[in-house]
Amino acid sequence: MSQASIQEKVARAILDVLAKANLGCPIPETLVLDRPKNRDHGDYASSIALALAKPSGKSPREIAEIIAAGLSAHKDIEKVDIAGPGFINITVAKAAQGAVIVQALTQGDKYGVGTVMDGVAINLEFISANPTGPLHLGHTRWAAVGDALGRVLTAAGARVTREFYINDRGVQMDKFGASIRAAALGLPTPEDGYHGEYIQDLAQQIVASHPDLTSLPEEEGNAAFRDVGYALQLKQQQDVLDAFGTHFDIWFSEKSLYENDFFKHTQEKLVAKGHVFIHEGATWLRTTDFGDDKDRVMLKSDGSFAYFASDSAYYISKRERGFDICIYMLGADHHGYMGRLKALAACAGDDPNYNVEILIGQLVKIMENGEEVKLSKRAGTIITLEELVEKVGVDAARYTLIRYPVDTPMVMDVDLLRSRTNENPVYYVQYAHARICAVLRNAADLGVKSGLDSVHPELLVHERERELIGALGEYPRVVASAAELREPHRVARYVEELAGVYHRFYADCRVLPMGDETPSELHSARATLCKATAQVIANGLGLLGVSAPEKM
RNA sequence: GCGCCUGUAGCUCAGUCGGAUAGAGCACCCGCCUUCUAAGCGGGUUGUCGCAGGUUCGAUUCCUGCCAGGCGCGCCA
Repeated sequence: MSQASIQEKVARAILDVLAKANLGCPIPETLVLDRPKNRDHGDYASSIALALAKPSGKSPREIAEIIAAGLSAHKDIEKVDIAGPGFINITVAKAAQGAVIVQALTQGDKYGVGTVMDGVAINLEFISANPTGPLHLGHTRWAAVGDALGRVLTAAGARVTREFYINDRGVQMDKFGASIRAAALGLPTPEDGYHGEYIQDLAQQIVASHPDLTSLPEEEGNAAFRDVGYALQLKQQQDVLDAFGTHFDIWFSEKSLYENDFFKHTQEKLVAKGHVFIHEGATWLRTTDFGDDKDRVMLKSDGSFAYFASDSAYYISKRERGFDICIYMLGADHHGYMGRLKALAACAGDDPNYNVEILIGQLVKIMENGEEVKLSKRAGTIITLEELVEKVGVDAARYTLIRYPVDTPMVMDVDLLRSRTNENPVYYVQYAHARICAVLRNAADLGVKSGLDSVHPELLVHERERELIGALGEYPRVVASAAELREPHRVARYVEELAGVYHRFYADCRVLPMGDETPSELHSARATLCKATAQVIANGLGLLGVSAPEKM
């Protein structure tokens, strides 16, 4: 049951008035009302009159008057004011505004679920680390943000498949195998090999479980160590992500793209579209036909597959598996991919502006002991996802990573997060939830009823109550815009705002009876408002993969 | 040289189709628990929204140029 929100009803009413007014100019199809910062400006505001002044040839105030007159009889509207050059400020009737409490309680964890992306099949690919080592800080941002985006898109009605692309073939894998074997045999690490301590650990593990591998000749041994090491390392990544609360629907093997002639199929498909050519013995895709800055090699002149062969086949695979939109979440050091992936889609006959989306996440810096930790695999100063979680916990790590837009570089101060004070906003939000739960436990003890029978919106006239109700009503459109803009951080910011509004309400509005006071309908109404607020905070935190504790 | 991202308070950063006095946390100062979780609330202080133009009734937001910083531009993967 997706009942129109009060905001949508009022917006529709304004559009209806405009449609009947014959302004002599086109009027917008949809209208989104603003939430004024200043409460003297009512619950909702619109500058539509200013926007239509020029095309209609009427003064903004004149148009505002028409709208105000047309809305005056609306049952959900208490009053309409015209301010300044022609802003329309609308105060909503209390009973109508209180409907969000009913909605939040009846819909429960479905409150906020919408339909803006109904039925769109999305392939959401993120992290996609090489299985040659532990996940580190560079992957961590996407582990949190990608997962949250998946939840947000799902809440907006999309059919989301989360996918992790495993680079399980090629020279990196071979170096990985050779490095482990060398470690197992006490030989020096090969040129360009992998150094970290985890290589030693893997070697020990493998020697313990497969002692026979050490006696194999070099080539065979490298391959054997590679395959066993791969399985262990992949499992380790999966376990860490599992503990982090990030789950994938599909772990996609790069190697599988070369089974059953799938690459051949890809190549034929691209040839048929006319963008493949041969030059100096290599097979190229003419991505410059669609704005890429250079053409890309798929098959090298020695007949081996270039990396772009995998990229191409993988994209074709995604589309043939039925996904409308393929979202790639990449690090800033891969932003050069944008051009080629978009062009690849165009070469395949798709719409690069619809079927492919590339989100670039800027790098994460980390501060510890007051200085920046330089990340280097060789120096052994990489920070792994696992270590980060050990230091600050899953909730704080996830929340901090999600709270910023991904296109700005972020600095994580480990000491700050570790100190577990309210400097970390996640505690502020979680505390609000725990606080409400405590109030509701006490309410039950005192015999104060709460729930759908006790909404009483007409009693909730305090300024703080109205702010809180208004904030609850914002949630569905926050979710919708977070999904449409692919910006899950909006949910985090909203939930912080909501927690703040609640804390202020709590300070000014006593929920439970004091002393021998008898429970009244106002107590019940406020307890019910608390219940709805807890639901919305829990829903918001749920979209971020962060827990909503009942006690702290 | 070309391309992507960033430049907002002392610090870390918000700010969705352009809107009314540019916000939050931290830091600093001062208040608030003999009854709901003080991990909270209230008050005070802090700004050439990088610079210069342009579009507009109106620009932190859109366009152009410039300055500064980060990251990338292989028949590597």
